[in-house]
Amino acid sequence: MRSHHCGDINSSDIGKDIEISGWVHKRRDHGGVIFLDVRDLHGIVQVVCNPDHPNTFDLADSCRSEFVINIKGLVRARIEGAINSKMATGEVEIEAKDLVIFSKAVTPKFPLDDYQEVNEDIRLKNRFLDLRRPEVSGRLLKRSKITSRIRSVLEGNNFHEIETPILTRATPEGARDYLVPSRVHPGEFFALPQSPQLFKQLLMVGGLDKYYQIARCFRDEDLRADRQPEFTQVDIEASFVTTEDIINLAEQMISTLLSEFTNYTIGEIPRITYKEAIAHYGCDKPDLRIPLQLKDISELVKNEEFKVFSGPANDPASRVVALRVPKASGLTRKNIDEYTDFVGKLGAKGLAYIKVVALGEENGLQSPILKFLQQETIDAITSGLQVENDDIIFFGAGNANTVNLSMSSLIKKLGEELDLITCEWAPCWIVDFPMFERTKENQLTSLHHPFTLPAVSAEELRSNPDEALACAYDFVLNGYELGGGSLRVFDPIMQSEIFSILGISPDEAEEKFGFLLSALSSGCPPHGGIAFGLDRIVMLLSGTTNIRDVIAFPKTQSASCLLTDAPGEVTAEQLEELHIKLTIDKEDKE
RNA sequence: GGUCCGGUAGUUCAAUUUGGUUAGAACGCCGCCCUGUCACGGCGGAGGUUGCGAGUUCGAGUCUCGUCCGGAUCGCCA
Repeated sequence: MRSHHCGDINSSDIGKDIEISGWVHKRRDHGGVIFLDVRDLHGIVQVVCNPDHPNTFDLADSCRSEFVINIKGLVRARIEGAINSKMATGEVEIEAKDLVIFSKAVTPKFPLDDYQEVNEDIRLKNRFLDLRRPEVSGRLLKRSKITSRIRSVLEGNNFHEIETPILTRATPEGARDYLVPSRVHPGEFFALPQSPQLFKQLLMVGGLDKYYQIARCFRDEDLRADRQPEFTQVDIEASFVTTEDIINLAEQMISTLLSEFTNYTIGEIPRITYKEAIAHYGCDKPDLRIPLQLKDISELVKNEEFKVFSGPANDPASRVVALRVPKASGLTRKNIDEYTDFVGKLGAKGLAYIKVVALGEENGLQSPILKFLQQETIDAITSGLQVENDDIIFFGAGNANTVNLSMSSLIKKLGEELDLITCEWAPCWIVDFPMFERTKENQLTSLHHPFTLPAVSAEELRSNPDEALACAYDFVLNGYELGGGSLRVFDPIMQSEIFSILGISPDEAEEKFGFLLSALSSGCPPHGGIAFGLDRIVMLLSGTTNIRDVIAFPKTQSASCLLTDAPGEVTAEQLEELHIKLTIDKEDKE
């Protein structure tokens, strides 16, 4: 149905009889001549229809936007003065000899040109139209190329792509599962995988040595700009490997992508311990493009009268930090009030600040809190931060989690709003994660997952679980967690110990993870791996800030599909067959 | 579950601050004209339950409450 793609036709085709198929992008009717811009995935070309071919001319007259047509005609050079330098195919045009309308189209629900932004919900409702826009299709094509390149790097390292089940069983820890009722097992449910974690470990026990998969994962949790209920992981696992082996492989993959899809050549990637990351950035996914760091000043303000600082400084669950922002003293009272509101919404009680106007001079510092602090404390803070004139210092004091959240968010906000971003790409590894963290109920829970190899012995783990580190690592790029992994437990005794520390009884461990313990007992190689979020990788390499842009049919923030209107109700017969009785009825829902 | 932003013609927006005549514009759409345009042009025309529901008021797109939808974010996401 075609000899050429629309966007590929150029001067070298002049004089050829060709055939193209595509969509009517624009129609310009001049009465005696009709121009049709015909578009396919590869671009747009101008077709000229004139009354020399009466049938064709009449059909062209009836064409409207988004009609799907076929043109047979002659490529010719455009006449003098009619060359369009803005168009890739602007030097040529097609003189239409035959025109076939394959498919008529109603007026599009929104314009498909680049001259008007269209709201996302309308685009999602009509995604099949949205996909015709080069901006959208281009990102999906890029995704395809990225995926292909990832495969080639992994294949080049002797990794094998192996599929794992989508229908599997629910796991007690982790995210909320998507459940699928079993018809043949009344009252029982499959769960969709949150990740292929256990299966890839079992592949290692099975001796498959090096595995990868472009794996769809499902988590029934609330959505964010970078979180969809179903998403894609580049899932990797290998046997007889150290942390260095995995990190080297991951760096090879990432540097390949960055060099091929951006002009960035990756250098030494810094490694930051989890502890340092929290201390300096307040989070475990710092955006290193922003040159701002927190400095702990708890020791300096411990003995101050100022309770806002000294209170948290003397509480082990709290911290007091200072954030020096260079050359920011131009911030107005209104600006600072806005930042105070911003951190307030994240739980901070306030946002103390000092403006550095003229260091070392009388009244050289401006701040409402100066009168509460001893001069030597102020001097220690300013010299410790190496402040200069025109800097501003922000302070965070209170519960450590609140300070970390509010101040790390403030760093990211200041970085964007004050244009402090120093470079385009800033990767890093976060290493030495703790094995466990405490829930609000003070229960121990895995920071990574329960199969992570501890960096300590089983005895040390039990005696001091709060301090135990894990053989786990996260890859962070520009403030996004792109990937994370670990070495895995390969000793059934250690694995049982971890379940026990997590409060999973031996009976429950046997019921839920018996197959894993049995596998670990049957000759398990030391192994480890990593998983990258493919959607986020493509998002960053596409220069966008939400993963809906790189997914063909994404879901909205309320986890529904505006195109298909999923999820939807099912018939009573379907429910009965699945032995399911609803506890709500339609009236309740509405 | 919480906080914040938004919802007006097919689309993108204005009118909301300070409630007041018939809710405007651009693009798109329809008709007529036009043989060199390319975001073609000219003339004419159609198109609105201001998301939905209450309330306040002589009067609501505008104020209040509720609700639905979309987005950002906290909680949540081993």
